[in-house]
Amino acid sequence: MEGATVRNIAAEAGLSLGALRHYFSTQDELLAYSLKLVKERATARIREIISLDLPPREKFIKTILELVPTNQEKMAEMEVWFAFTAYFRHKPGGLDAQYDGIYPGLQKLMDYAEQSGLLPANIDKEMETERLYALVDGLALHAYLEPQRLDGPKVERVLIHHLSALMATED
Amino acid sequence: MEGATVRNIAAEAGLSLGALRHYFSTQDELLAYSLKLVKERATARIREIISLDLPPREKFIKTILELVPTNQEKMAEMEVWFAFTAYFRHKPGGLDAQYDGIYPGLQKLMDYAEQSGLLPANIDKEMETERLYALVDGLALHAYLEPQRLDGPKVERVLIHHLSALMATED
DNA sequence: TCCTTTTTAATACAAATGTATTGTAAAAAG
DNA sequence: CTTTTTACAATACATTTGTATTAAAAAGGA
Repeated sequence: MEGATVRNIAAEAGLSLGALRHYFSTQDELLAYSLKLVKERATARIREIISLDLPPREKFIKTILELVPTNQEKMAEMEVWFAFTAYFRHKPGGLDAQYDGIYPGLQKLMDYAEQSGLLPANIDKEMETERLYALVDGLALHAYLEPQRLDGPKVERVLIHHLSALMATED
Repeated sequence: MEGATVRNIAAEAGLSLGALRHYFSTQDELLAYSLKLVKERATARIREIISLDLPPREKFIKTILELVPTNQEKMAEMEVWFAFTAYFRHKPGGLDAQYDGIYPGLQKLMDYAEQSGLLPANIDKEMETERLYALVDGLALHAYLEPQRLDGPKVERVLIHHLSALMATED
């Protein structure tokens, strides 16, 4: 957040301090708005995939792959999420930046997978949701922090491997 | 990092600005040192577990459980790690705060598990290491950001579930 | 005891930064 | 056309913050 000063942002936008202040009366307002923008953009992308007419298995996998930063755009979003979450974490304003809505989304997705017959009957759905959620965010974190070790294709391979194992569980 | 000013830290330590500066001539030096402290403390804890005389399976599981914030102490360390990683990420100094050494550690641990006969012969070890690593850090992240939803015992259950599945893989 | 080194304190300085104030131009409304 | 609202700009202000300077006190060794 070092460079996210009001002046820098105004300059980048080609505005004066006063002009920017006309729209955002405080810095946190501005930052919160930009985080909201990122969230909306990501949500729109995912909704797009869900709306496609695909076989359930493909739709399930594609949707989850969309949650992980495998290209420049998602990498930038990850950067914003990471920095802003750390920034807003200790603000008294109660800005719950941590709640990005991914968990409830994954719950729905798991319901969809189950109803589509993709999941074995005897799995512990709550646990598998939690596990998948952790795996997704863990991969996202590592792809962001160590891109040289964990590139896009590798992230995909690990994720697909996990999903295959999940859909093939037998015990 | 909002409150981690030189003055705050000096006051908390009962020192004057000059006194603190006698030991750390710059703020980043001070922050880097405190991050190093946290890292060393965590490393020591893990080394302690590894040195114990336990059955391989127990040692394997206990070591991995130690990587995840299930108590106040580890939660505080997680907080430091998160804040500092975000802080140092965009510093020109090339302070690689992201590299915490957990991945190589997990590699060794997987080697140990394999040599102890805990792992099926046909697994893709590199992929399983990556998967476990992501799961561990994902759970850590979620336990930190959403402690009300994901408490210590639940983290343990998910992790143990994963490790059981890993050690029982059949395909 | 004297001298050197280490440690601590007080103060100063310059730069950055969030926010407020005031004024002006453009646009919209009547 | 007049007036009112919106958009933008310039400048000012108060604070915070990292770092520097200078000097005094404490500690340790000869």
